[in-house]
Amino acid sequence: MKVKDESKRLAIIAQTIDLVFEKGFAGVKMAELARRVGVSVSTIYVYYPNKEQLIVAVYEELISVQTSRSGQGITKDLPFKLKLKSLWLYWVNFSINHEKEMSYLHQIKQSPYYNLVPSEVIEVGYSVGFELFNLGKTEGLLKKHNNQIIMAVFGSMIMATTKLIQNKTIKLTTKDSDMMFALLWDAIKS
Amino acid sequence: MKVKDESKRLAIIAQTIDLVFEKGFAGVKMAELARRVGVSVSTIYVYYPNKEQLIVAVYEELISVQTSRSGQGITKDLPFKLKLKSLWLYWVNFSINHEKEMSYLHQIKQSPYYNLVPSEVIEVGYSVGFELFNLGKTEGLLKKHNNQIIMAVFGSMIMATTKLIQNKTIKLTTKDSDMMFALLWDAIKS
Amino acid sequence: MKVKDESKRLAIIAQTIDLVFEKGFAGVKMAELARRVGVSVSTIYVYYPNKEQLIVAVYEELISVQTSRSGQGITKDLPFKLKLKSLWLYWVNFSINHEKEMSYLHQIKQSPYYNLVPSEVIEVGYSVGFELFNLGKTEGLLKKHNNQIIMAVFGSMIMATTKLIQNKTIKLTTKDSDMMFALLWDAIKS
Amino acid sequence: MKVKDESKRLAIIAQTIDLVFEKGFAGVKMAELARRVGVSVSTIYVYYPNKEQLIVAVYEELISVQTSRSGQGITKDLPFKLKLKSLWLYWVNFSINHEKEMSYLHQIKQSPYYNLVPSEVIEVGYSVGFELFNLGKTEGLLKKHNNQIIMAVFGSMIMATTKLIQNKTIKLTTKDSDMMFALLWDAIKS
DNA sequence: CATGAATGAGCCTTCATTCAT
DNA sequence: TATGAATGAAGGCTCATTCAT
Repeated sequence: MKVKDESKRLAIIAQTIDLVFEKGFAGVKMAELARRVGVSVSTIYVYYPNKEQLIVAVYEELISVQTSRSGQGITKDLPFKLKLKSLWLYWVNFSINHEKEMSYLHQIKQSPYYNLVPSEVIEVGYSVGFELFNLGKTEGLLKKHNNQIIMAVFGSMIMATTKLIQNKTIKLTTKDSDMMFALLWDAIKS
Repeated sequence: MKVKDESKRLAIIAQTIDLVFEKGFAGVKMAELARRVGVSVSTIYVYYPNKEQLIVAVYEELISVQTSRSGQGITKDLPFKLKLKSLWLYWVNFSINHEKEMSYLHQIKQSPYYNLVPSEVIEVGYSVGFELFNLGKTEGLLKKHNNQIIMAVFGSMIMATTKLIQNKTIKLTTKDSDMMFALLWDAIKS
Repeated sequence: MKVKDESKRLAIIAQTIDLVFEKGFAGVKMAELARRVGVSVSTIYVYYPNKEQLIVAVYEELISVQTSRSGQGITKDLPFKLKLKSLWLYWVNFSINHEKEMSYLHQIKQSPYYNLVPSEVIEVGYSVGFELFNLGKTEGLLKKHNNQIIMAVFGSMIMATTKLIQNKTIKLTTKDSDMMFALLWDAIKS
Repeated sequence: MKVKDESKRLAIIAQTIDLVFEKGFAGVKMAELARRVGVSVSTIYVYYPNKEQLIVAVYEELISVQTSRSGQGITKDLPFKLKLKSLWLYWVNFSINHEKEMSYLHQIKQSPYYNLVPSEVIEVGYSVGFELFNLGKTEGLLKKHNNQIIMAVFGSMIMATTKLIQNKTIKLTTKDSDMMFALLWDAIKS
C-alpha cells in the first residue's frame, strides 16, 4: 500500500507560499497550485480536505518552524550594543531570506482565514529581545521605557529596513546595515 | 434629466472601505456592496466601470484627501521640529481614528490592485513628507539620508505608535505622544 | 412645441444599418447606436419604442425605398442580350453600392427579428426580370426553362459577382464585368 | 479515473448547430445548450474553454468532416465532368439533407466569429474543389479563370439549386439535377 | 422633445469540491 | 493513493429599458 508522500506534502506547502506571495490568498487557485506541484487537483485533496485547511496548515507549519529557529545567534560575551546589533541583524536577515514566508504571515492576518487559526502560539517569542532590553537598561545604555515600547520600535525598524532592501533603496551591505542600525540606536539609546 | 448624486459616489467609497476592512479585497462582492449602499448593482457600474477601477479610485480618493489634509496643519512659521511633529501627529491621529481607511491603505499595497495605481498618485502620497524632510536637511536638522529612508523610519514609527495605542500600552496623550515623537526625532535628527 | 426631427430619424436608421453591417444584429447596442447618431439613448426611444421595432422599421424602410428604385435602367430598343446585361449590371451595381443595405436584408432573414416582420411585401418584384426572360425565350436565345430557374441562376450569379468584388478577387471594371456576364450568359443561353 | 466521453463532445456540437439554426449565434446561451445536451454548464467548459472557441470548433469540425467526405465520392478514374458532377451532387445533397449544418456555415461567415477561424481551416474547405478545378483547366475543359471565380459560380449554383428544391420548383431527381448541373457546366466549361 | 441616471434580468465564466475509476 | 471528469454555486459585468427632470 502506498503511503502519503511527505515530499509531496512539502511541495504543496512550498507552492502555496509561493502563490500567496505572488498573487495573494484570493489568487491561490487549486488548479494552478496542483499544476505547480505537478500533481492533479484531486491529489491535493488527498493531503488536505479543503482550501481553508490547507492555508491554515501552511500557517501552522510556518509558525512552528520559525519558532524553533528563533533565539539563535546572540553571542554571550559581546558588549551590549553589539549584542543588540547581532539580534537585529538576525531578524533583518531572516526577513530578507524568508521574504515569502514573512509575506504569508503578514497577509494571513488581514485575511478571513486568520479567524480559522486555532488560538495557539501565534507570535514568535519576544523573550529573547526583552531580556536584552533589560540588560541595556541596567547598563544605562537604553532609555528607561517599557519593553513593549522598545520592542515596537525595534520591530518596526526591522520592517522599515526590510522594505527598503526589497525596494532596492538600500542593500544588505555592512555600510547600509550600519546606517540603519544607527537610526535605531539613536532612537532608543539613553 | 436626473442629476448624478455625489453623495452616492461617496457612499460607494465608504462602503467599499468597510467591506475591505471586514473581508479583504477578494471579499468585496459587487452585489453586497450595492446592497449596503442601497442601490442596484448596475448603479455601481454607472459610477465606476469595474471592480478594479473602483478599488483603485477609492485608494486615490483616500490618498488625495488625506494628503491635502495632512499638509494643512503645518503652519508656515513654526520651527521645523514642530512642523514635523504636526505631520506626525496628523498621521498618528488618522491611524487611530480611521482604522478602516488605514487598513485599506495597507492591504492594497499587498494586493495585485496596487500595480494598477498610476505612479503619480503614489508620489502625491509622499510629497508633503518629502518636502518637509528636504527643509529639515537644508536647515541642518536632519541626517542627510535619502528621503525614502527617512520616510521609512517616519512611517514605521507611526505604525509602532499606533500598535502601542491599540495595545493599550500607551495612550494618545500629550505625554505619551511626546515620548514617541522623541524616539523618532532622536533617530533621524542630525 | 418641437416636432420629431426627420433628419434624426434618418440618422438613426443609417447608423443602425452601419452597425449591423459591422457587427451583426447582436452587435447593435443601443448605447453605441446613440453615440454614433449623436443623441442620447433615451432619444432613440422617442423615435422607436424598442430595439425590435427599430430593427423591423429599418427593414421596412429599406424594402420600400428599394422597391421604388427597382425596374429602372432597361433601355427599350437594345438587342436582347444587351437588355439582359443592362439589367444584370443594374443589380450588380446596386449590390455593390448598397453593400450595407444588402447585408442588412440578408442578415435579418437569418435572425429572430425576421419573425416580427409583418407579412407584407418582402421581395422586390421579379416582374421586370420575368418579362425579359420571356422575351429571350421567344427570340430563341434562352434555354426554355421555367422563369424561376433562370431567375435563380441570374440572381445567384449576381451574388457570386458581388462577393468576388467585395473579396477584391475581381473589380467593377468593364473587363471583369464582361467576363462574369459571359459566365451567366453561357449558363442560360440556348 | 473517469474517462472523457466522445459522445458528449459530439452531442455538444450537434446541439450547438441546432441552436444556431433556431436562434442564430447570439441566441446560443450556454445554459440552454447545457440543458439540451443534458449536462451542467460547467461541463461544457470542460470540453471547450469558452463560447467563442466552441463556435469556431464546431465550424472546424463541420468543415473537416464534410471536406473529407466530399472528396470520397470522386472516384479516380472518372472523366473530369463526372468528377465535377459528383462533387456538385455531394454538396447539393448535403445542402438539402443538412439544412442546419448549411445554415451554420452560412451564418458564421456573416458573424464576428468568422474572424477567429484560422485561415488554414478556411483553405481546407476549398481544397477539394480547387484541386478539381485545376485538373479541369489542365485538361482544357474549364475556362482558365481564377479558381476563386469558378468556386464562386460553383457555390452560388449550388445555393440556387438548393433554393429551387426547397421552393419545390424542381425536385432532387436525376432529371432536374442533370438540368441544373448543365447550367453550371455551360457557364464554366471552356 | 431630450437626456442622464437607475435598474433588473440575464449571461458568460470561474472555481472549489465531489464523483467514478 | 491518484486522477480527470463533472458540477453547483456563485461572481462580475452587460444592456435594453424606464425614471425623473
